[in-house]
Amino acid sequence: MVRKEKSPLSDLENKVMTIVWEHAEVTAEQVRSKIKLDAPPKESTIRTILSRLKAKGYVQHRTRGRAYLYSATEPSHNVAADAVRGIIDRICKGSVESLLVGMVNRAVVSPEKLRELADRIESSQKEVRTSKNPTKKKSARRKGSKS
Amino acid sequence: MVRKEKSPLSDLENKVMTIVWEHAEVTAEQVRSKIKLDAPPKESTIRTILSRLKAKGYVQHRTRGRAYLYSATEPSHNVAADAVRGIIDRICKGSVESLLVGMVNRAVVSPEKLRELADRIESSQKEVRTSKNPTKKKSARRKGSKS
DNA sequence: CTAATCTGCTACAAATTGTAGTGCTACGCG
DNA sequence: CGCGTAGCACTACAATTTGTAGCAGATTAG
Repeated sequence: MVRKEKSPLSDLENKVMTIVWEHAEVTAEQVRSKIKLDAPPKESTIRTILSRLKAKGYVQHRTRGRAYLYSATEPSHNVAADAVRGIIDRICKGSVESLLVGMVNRAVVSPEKLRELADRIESSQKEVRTSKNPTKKKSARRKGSKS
Repeated sequence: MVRKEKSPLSDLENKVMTIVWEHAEVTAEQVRSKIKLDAPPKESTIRTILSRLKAKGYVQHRTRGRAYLYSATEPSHNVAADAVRGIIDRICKGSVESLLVGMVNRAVVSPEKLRELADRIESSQKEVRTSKNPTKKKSARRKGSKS
């Protein structure tokens, strides 16, 4: 899956996606009632956005009776990761390290946090793996894993 | 520095910024000669972009004779980091961890790589820090320096 | 003073985004 | 079995952003 670079989410699209991500499946009306904007949007507005999101590949839907039940095609963290990859390619000339340096610089994360998350992510992956393969050994190495 | 969320870079703007980032200082003409596009851009086009970049706060310039010498106001990794922070806020609802999970998912980085980079970044920081402040452990809690 | 440089201001069409209206269709109801 | 209505697709449109420039005005080399 070459994962074609999806066009980015606009503000409104992002707000709608947030709601879609929060619920396994939602109807346009549910989105409208849950979304919070200065002025409550018309149904057609939400529908337009959902259409665009579908066109962009962020959501899909199935039919229940006459209504559409929308659901995200991908979890938000993957969409975020794809967006970040774009940033790495375009701004950091492909260097993940460069980005990480900037993130630490900007206090978006600390090295400690990075290690901690790395350990946590790794072990949760391993967990999934071991659930079908009991072979277990290499555990989280490194020091202090805490908060 | 409350670092007002800069509007994102468009494609062309990004290409120009890439050149600016590669050189300490550049003139509009230098940018024009170095940039690679399908059709070679006119000087005024590059100038417009540089103006917009200045308006957006990405570049600054000093004068040398009648010409402007442009330079980036911030290193690319910081700009990238700010962009990523925006993604984290908007898409990952503030969770860095969520983003990292996605990045590992999408194979943008591996947990090992994360740890490795965390170590490298940390030691290089410590190096810098110790050269003026022997405090090594606890990270610098500098927060209020405003821009 | 004049021409060559450079910069700022203005222009403009194409694409994106926020906001809807309109029309068509399948159902539930009487 | 015809109607009103819920729900979807298609069309519209102004504001903003983006790529591309032209042109007027200033400053400097001669």
